[in-house]
Amino acid sequence: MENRLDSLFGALADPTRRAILTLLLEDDMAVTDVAEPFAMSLAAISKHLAILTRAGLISQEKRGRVNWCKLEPDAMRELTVWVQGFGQFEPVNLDAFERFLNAELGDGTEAAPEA
Amino acid sequence: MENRLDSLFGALADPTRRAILTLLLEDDMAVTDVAEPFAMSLAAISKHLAILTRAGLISQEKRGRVNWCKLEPDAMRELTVWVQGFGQFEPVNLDAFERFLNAELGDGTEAAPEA
DNA sequence: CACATATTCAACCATTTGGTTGACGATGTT
DNA sequence: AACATCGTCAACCAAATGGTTGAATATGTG
Repeated sequence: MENRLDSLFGALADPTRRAILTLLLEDDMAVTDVAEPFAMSLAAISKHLAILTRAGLISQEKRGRVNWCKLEPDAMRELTVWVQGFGQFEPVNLDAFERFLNAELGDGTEAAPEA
Repeated sequence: MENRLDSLFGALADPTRRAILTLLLEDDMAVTDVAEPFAMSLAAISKHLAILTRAGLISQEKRGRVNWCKLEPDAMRELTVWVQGFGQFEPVNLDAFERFLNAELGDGTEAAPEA
């Protein structure tokens, strides 16, 4: 019985999978293109993508013979909620609060991630 | 070469370890007392605690023959930073904002998440 | 000293994980 | 029809993970 947090944290525990998520921040991508920067087989990447999908961190939609991968930010939000469940027992965390404000209340033009 | 996020997420991927962290929210505890609620050997818990320590999520300090375990909230903060690195590229998220406020500014009496 | 308590260590085991390769089923292209 | 491309499947493998037990090591206590 694997619960939601198990698969979420488990998916994020692998550096290849985190790198894939970072790639997908830029744009939706086909499986082959996701695989391109990595020094491992397409099949391996395909498995990683399946794990990310099971965790709800991405979704995959097949159009023609191309399987498009798309980031699902809602899953990340679940994480935030859990993590902040711990934060709330610290003295009010003003640093995190400030970062949150900067992130959420920015100018909204959604500039590219920089790097 | 295991990086910081690998060990952080890896440590959090196990439900027993998350439950231990929840226990430690209440108070610092001796290894034996941490182990008490779990249906597994003391040695197993001792290993889990070592993993949490390596991830920086807790610290252990030996006083006499008892090894005291203490939550280290800074590690959780690292996580928040990483997670919010993704969140900041979403369209402004008022739901999350509201939850953040509740979590940060709540009265702190609510129970810990995921027993 | 003799004994109990707290914790880790070491060896072992089953299962999961992360990777490989080669074959395969779809879907596009010429 | 013939071929190429996209992606998954299946079988396999080595290494890591999560657990066990029993012995060992400190450290308290009568």
